[in-house]
Amino acid sequence: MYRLLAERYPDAHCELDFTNPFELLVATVLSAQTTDVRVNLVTPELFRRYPDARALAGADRTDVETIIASTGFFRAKTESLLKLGVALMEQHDGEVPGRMVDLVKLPGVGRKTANVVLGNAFGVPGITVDTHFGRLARRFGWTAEEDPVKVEHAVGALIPRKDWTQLSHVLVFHGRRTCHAKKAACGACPIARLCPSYGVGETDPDKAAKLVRTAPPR
DNA sequence: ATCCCGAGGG
DNA sequence: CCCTCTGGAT
Repeated sequence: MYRLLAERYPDAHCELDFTNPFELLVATVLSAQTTDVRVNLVTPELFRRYPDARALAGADRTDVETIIASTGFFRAKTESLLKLGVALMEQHDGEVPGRMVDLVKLPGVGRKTANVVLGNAFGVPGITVDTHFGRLARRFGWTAEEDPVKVEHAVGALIPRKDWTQLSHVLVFHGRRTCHAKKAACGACPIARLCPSYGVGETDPDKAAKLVRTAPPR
């Protein structure tokens, strides 16, 4: 299944173009519930003013809010970023840690954000159940929303470890271009013939989950 | 109207 | 499990 998806979206990649762990981490925190295009619009100014954890820890709240306003959730994100700067200084001497256990302890950083940083800044293969992944899982009758980590591991076992980071990008592209939240473009879907939801004619993942009872992947 | 590569809190 | 936080594109 992964091969079919990967062939369909050969240009899948991380659209947050940062190799610097600090910048990638901050940009990823900002990317929640927005498009990466919008994040890329505010990051130049943000990093000019706050190039590292130390600067971010001492940042002016209102300035940060103004800069990132267009990415949405700006108060919550600003709060996270200021705390993030402080936590990085206190816990890691201003450096971004390269391990999941450390990353998820940081304020505003969950498994999703941590995996983006691990995969694209540290070269550590990561696989995470994000909204696209969860949606895809529901279409197959899997229980992503009940136990995301279990599904994460189960699907991870199907994919060569070296491809995990790329897999997450492929899934995002698939979700954005084809497997939409409410009405999926099943006619253009490369894995439609494998999808139980397509079989029962349901393009809404939540309705599909009720109609479809498939064993989780192993 | 609906959605966006989410996280924290109740 | 639920809710909230937010703006912009389609």
